[in-house]
Amino acid sequence: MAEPKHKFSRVRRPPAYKIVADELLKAVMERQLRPGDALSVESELAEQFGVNRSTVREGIRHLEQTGLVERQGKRLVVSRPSYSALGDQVGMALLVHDVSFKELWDVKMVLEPLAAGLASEGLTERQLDRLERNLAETRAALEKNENLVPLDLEFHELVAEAANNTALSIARSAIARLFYPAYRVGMFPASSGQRLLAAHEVIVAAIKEKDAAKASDWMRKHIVDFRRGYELAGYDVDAPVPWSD
Amino acid sequence: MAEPKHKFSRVRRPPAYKIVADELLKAVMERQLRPGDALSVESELAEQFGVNRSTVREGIRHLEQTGLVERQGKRLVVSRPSYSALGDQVGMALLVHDVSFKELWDVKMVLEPLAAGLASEGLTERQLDRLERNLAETRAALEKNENLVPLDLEFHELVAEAANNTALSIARSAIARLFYPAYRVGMFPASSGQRLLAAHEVIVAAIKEKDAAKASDWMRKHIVDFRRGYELAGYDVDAPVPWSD
DNA sequence: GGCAATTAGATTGTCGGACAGTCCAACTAT
DNA sequence: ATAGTTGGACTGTCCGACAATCTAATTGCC
Repeated sequence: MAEPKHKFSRVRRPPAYKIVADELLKAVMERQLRPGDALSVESELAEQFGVNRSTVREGIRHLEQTGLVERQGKRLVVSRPSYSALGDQVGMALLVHDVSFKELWDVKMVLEPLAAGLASEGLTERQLDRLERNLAETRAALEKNENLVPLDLEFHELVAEAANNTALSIARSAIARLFYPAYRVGMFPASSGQRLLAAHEVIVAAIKEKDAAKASDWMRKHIVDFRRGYELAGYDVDAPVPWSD
Repeated sequence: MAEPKHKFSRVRRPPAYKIVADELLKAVMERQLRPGDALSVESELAEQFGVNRSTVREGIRHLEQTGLVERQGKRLVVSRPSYSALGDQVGMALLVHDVSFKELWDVKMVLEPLAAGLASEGLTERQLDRLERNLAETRAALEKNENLVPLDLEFHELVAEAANNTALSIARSAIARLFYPAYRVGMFPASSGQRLLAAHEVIVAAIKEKDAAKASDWMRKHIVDFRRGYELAGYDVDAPVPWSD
């Protein structure tokens, strides 16, 4: 028997709701729709696309999840996905992929020092204020023996923000989010609180002096400490990070 | 008149389709549904949730976009979001945030060397094969003066894969995707093709020898080259990266 | 006339029902 | 057994409808 000369691939017609979603996406990508613009109402969109309103709705749900369109009251407006929405998505994906502490830490280990280094370059008054306020609060919390976790999270968030790099912020926030369950399982024994505060202080000082290398370096040490805390608490760095509720 | 002691905040009932989506998400997060499991059919879900099938569909669209559930033929199965699906989402978000080449490059500058370093640790036979095949193809393409971009992209993808770190792969792929338009605008003048190939070769050699520091170091140089190419081509690294199609 | 209360529309969220197209599995004829 | 047929199960899409909510025009009041 003759070999077939050509195999045809499965003919697949994308469902209409997907076409609608893609079409809207394309309009945004081509800047025909810009963040802030309002979309037509559902019934009008349905008419334009020549499909039923239900179909349009399904398409819109697609985009809504990505954060590309958003409901402000009753209007549908094009918007820029927020870091945290993205962080949620990526974080969730990492969880189902059973990512280990070590994997996350390896990435954190390069991103955080980068953030600290960049922050040294273009720090604004306001950003510095917020960092110093964070330090003050951390000092206070340490004395009163309160939980340092939220303050530590905020600290790193602030540093990243000061780095003024969207890509970095998103990547970092997705990863930081996943450490939160790890934090909860009892990090920061009293002894290490001092170390944490000391590190934060040196980092801020270095950033203030615009000494990128020093800021970056101390951040690295700080992240190493973080890992040691996790190990000392008896957790396996190669096991998947625990899931939060 | 007495001041009201307490103001109540607007009671907001999340729409049913959102509840459905969240409920399904929760089931996955709590591992009651695991990747690979099939969901009931739409009509049955509708019955379980006590809502209309249309409502279930809208909820499912939400999850579908994240890649958490997937249509395999006609069945709805729970799945793990693929790297590329995530990369798409994040990449798109970065685009609408008008991220600059420099921002992306700064992050790439730490992620790629990390990938090269990690790849040196646990490289499998198969991964090495693929890397060497890529080198061979690059050599061939260079001689025939063909487009090196797809091969370069593949190279970095392979290195990242060999690093065996999900978080890194996702972050890297999201960012790499955004350079693609940059590539298209005419990178790689013939002269730099040689440099590219040479760098790739050294990196593979270093990985093969399990010399993480060397692999990492050469990767860094390679990424610096990449930036220079962009600048030499006359583009502004501080401008937002150009959008694809 | 200016401001407040009311009313009429417009729009979303949800529902029920309907139907064509497609896939699958059991069944039938060769 | 193999090929062909049939029926049912589901999805993708559509239609029409309605309550709840928001918006804007309208009306009534001072």
